[in-house]
Amino acid sequence: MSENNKTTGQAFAHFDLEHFLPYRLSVVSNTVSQGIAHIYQQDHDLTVIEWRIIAVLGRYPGLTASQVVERTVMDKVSVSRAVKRLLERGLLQRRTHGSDRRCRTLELTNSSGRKTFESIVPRARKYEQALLADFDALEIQTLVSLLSRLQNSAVRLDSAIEPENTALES
Amino acid sequence: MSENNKTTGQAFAHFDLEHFLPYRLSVVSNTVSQGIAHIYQQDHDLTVIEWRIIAVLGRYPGLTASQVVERTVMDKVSVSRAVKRLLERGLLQRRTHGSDRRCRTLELTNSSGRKTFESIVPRARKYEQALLADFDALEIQTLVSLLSRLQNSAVRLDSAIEPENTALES
DNA sequence: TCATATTAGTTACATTTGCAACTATATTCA
DNA sequence: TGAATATAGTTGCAAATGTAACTAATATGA
Repeated sequence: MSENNKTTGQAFAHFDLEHFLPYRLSVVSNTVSQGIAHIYQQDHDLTVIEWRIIAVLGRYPGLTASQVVERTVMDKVSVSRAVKRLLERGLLQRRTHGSDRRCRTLELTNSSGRKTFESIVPRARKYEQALLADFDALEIQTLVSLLSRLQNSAVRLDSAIEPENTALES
Repeated sequence: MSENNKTTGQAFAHFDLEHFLPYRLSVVSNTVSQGIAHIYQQDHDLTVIEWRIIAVLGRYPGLTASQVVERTVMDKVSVSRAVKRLLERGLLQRRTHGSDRRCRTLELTNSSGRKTFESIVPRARKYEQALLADFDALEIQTLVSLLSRLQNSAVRLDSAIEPENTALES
């Protein structure tokens, strides 16, 4: 009502970052990531990317690096470097499999690899439960469904702008 | 049903990254960010942080750097560096205001600063509209409300783990 | 009033990252 | 065949980032 705020009368002036969906989404996502990051950073000295690689290989052993890239929407360079580190640390093992010697399948080592996976997973689950503690089943379902539609919509828009290329980060 | 997949029978083996909410959230957020990034990167050579600073100062001129940090949940070093760059490029101006000579207020320059803001905002809005094109009003409201509850929940959890400290990135 | 603590903001340094260019293998089709 | 193209994965280098340590100004309180 009063004129003593400093915003102008133009339409764009009322643009409010705090109500801008991409911004909100990013803040929520960062806050949540921050939270689980503790679980794998503190106790296992893993980066997000390393954790994701372990998670996906825990569920689907024997993927190649590029299959991991596909599944996780991460950058292939990041994955390459993370895999290297995980191999060095003995959490992963790699073998040249079929006739194509370019492709090398990855899996968790029985020792540290799987142990790490099995140590993190229950805690990640617990975090997720705590996060959703006061959401009922329907709300969770709604959230997931809305996010998934949002994802489709975003992918459609992005590919409209930038036809080739993909790969997101972190 | 069949036993020919490589997952074990243990509970943690069924952990599926793709269904893990923090992961989903991060992927959606990155995809969306990717989309708007074009708007300010391509045509205005701005980083996310620079754009956010412009956005928030477009709406609330005269904030200090630390007020910007508070509002945007960004790291103060990142903000300091971004502000420096924006000053150099003539998009921002800064003045020592009151008696406290530590605090310097920031605002968009009338020339490039505001012009940039006014150029990006309508396109950001348009992107957001396109993103939500097939969501009805109720769905959008639901999404926003769920995200906001998620944010509260995440903040509560994070502060339980790590009492001091804050500041997220990107 | 002056030593101590706080706050705003910056700088330095080591690490991480992103992009492009690379190696090595495999495929295609003339 | 074998030249051109594609794919898997790695590496080099420049730029971005995070942490901690810093300067400068202010506030506190014995």
